[in-house]
Parts: sequence; C-alpha cells; structure tokens
Amino acid sequence: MEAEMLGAIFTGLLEVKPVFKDKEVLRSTYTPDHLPHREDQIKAMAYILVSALRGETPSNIMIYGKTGTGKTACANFVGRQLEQVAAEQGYKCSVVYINGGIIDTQYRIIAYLARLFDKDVPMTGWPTDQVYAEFKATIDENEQIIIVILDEIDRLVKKGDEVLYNLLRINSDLKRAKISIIGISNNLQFREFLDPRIKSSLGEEELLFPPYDATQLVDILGERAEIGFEQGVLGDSVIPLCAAFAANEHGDARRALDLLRVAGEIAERSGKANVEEEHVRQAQTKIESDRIKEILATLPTHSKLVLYSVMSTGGKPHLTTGEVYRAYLNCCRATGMSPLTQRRVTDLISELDMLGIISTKIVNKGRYGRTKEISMMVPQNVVRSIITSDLRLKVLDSYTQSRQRTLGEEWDV
DNA sequence: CTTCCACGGGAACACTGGGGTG
DNA sequence: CACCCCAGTGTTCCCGTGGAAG
Repeated sequence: MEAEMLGAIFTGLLEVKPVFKDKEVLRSTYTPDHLPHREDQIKAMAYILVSALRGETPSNIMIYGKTGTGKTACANFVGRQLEQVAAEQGYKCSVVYINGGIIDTQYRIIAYLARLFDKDVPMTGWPTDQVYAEFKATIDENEQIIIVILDEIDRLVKKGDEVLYNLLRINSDLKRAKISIIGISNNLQFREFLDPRIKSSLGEEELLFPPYDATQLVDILGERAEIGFEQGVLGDSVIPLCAAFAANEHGDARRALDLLRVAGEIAERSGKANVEEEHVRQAQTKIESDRIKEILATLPTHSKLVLYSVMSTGGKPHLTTGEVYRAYLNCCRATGMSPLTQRRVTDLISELDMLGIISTKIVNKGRYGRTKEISMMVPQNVVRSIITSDLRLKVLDSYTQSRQRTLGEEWDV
C-alpha cells in the first residue's frame, strides 16, 4: 500500500510527456558533429594543422572571439578529427585541451601535461624546472606531435606569461617530439599585453571568430533542437526568440542554448507538453538571477562584508570608497572579524565591479580628492538574504535593524 | 599652484600544502 | 624524524599619481 503510494509519485511524473530527447546536446559544453557558419574557420585551421599529418610541426594559432562564438567547439572539433586521421595514417599526434581559467598556473599546466603522458608528477612540491625537465624527457621518447589547445589564454597571461614563453621555446630542446599551440582568447586586445617575442611566435596564424547574428543562431539552435527535443514540442517562435535575445548580447551561442534548455526545463517542470514563448522569457530572468545568486553565495567572506557595507549605507547612489570602508569597519566589528586594509578593500570593490554586482566609476572631485563612485547593480533584498544566510554574518541582520532604530546618530569609526 | 583622497602598481611577507634529503 | 626548498595565494606596506576645487 505504502509502496504503491510511493511509486505513484514517480509514475505520475513519468506519465507527463517528456520534452527532452537528449538534454546533453543542449549544453554549451557539448561539441556537436556539425558547426554551422564556421566552415571558413574550420577550413583554415585544418589547412594549418594538416602539416602534422606530414610529420611537420604546424604553426601556432591564435583564435580571437567573444564568448559563445564557437571558438572552443571548433578547436576541439578540428582537434578530434586530426587525432583520428593521424591515427589512421600511423602518425603519433595528440591534441590536448587545457582551460586556462581552471588550470591557471605555470606549474599546474606543465604538471597536467606531464601526467597526460603518463609521467607521475606530484600536485605540488617540485621546482618548476624539474617538472619541465621530466615532461620534456618523457615526450621526447617518441616521435610525435602534440597540439596544446590553451583556452582562456588571456586569464593565464594575467598571472605572468612565463608559461607561454617556456612552452613556445620548448621545441628547441626537443629532438623527436614537437609541440604546437592553439591559443584561444575572449579578449580581442589580448595581443597588446604580450611580450613581443611571444606575440610573434604565438600569432603566426590568427583566426577571428565574429559573433553570430540572429539568423545564424536560429540555424544552430535548430540543429541542436532536432536532436535534443522531442518532435513537435517547440512552439514556432521559441527558437527565433532565443536567438533574438542572444543576438542582443553580442551573439552569444552559449547564451542562446542556455535559454533554449532552461525554457525547456521550465516547461517540463510546470507539466506542459510544449515549450512556448513565455517559457523563454521566464528562462531569461531565471538565468540571470541564478547567475547572481551563485556569484553572491560563493563570494569570500570579506567580499560579502564589503558588499553588505555598500548596501547598508542606505542605497545612496554615489558612495565613495572612504564611506564604504568606514561602514565596512563597523560591519567587521559587529561580526567580530578582523578588518582588512583599505588597500585590499579597494581591490575587493574592483572585483565586485568586475562581477557586475556593483558599478564603480573613478571621479576626480578636485579639492576633495579622487575616489570611486559606487552603486549597487542588484536588488538589495536578494543580497541581504544571501549574505545573512552565511553563518558568520548572521549577526548583521539584527545589526542593521538596530542601526535603523538609531538612525541619525553618527557612526563612530 | 596647492591640496586632498584614494587609485593602483609593486615589493615584501605570511601561510599552506606539498616535495626531497640526511 | 627534522629541516629546508618550492609554488601559489592572500594580504600588508609603501608610494607615486591624477586632476579639479580652492
């Protein structure tokens, strides 16, 4: 009896006609077998990389383009094909993908590479030179070509371009193996920051991935929807609307896919058999608010405190750093945390700005110095609820309330 | 021309989690 | 075991700099 009832909650759900056939295809991490509107770039890459199939080292490639323009997908796609053909022809050629946003230090990259070629290297502890030496020795045992795809290379370089420099000149130390690099950058001004030596060698070949326009996005979504959704569940205007939203934001295919997938999820959860325009609109707001909640929840404690301080000063639109810092000191006292220096807090403020949670503008107020004007970019209630759900910061809740009671009294520093 | 506030670069330091060596 | 080396991260300390109000 009870088991039946328990079963019933699932059978009830199973009776709802599924919306998705294969949700994986609708994720932006999935590499499809066909990439519409990127034929030119793929051909260009193939043309450069084909020398690997003749046993020569291909030129290094730099790929530029904003997020969601298919850079990663194309590079992986071409890489996979190259590996396959090389294997058929009896060449040893491996394509390695590294995301510079995740593996982001010199040591970790080389250690990761070494481990891929079955060389045991500890996570930490060794001098970097030693890891280099071991890695070089290992790969040089075989005649082979290694192509390293370095995604988000701009993030990597921010922490020092030594890695790139070392990787680029590694070939001169190698007898049998050769390494060639495909760098992928979201930032079009990336090359300006580079050391000229690196620039010339890394940018032997450059490819530009322009943003997709709305009609191209429709094609992309169409192909994926074909595999990802059950037949006939998508309303006619769903795909064009997703495409239009994403096209408005620099033609981001990742965004378009997210919209489509989340719209599907929303429809499914509300028990609808079809996905309609309204679900896309809901998806649009859901994605944005999820993103912000996620960012807020994972903020380090002191960043949360700084953000709270910005908010607690009463939503004045043009706060200065000094005011925020004073409020921050009070918050620290209320929570019993030891405060950071103002220097550090300005950095935290800049980080919050970068994340789009607050917006800042540097202004010169003449006689009254130079500062940042700071204002909130997200609703206060969201911030308050998430920040006070952090155990260590719970006291702030009652703190602001008591502060409001005594509003008007000066805050002592 | 001076003055003011904080920006933001850079060096130095502390600390962590992991080596290897005697 | 003790001891020192290494990379990496977060922080503090120091300081030159900007530019309009006064």
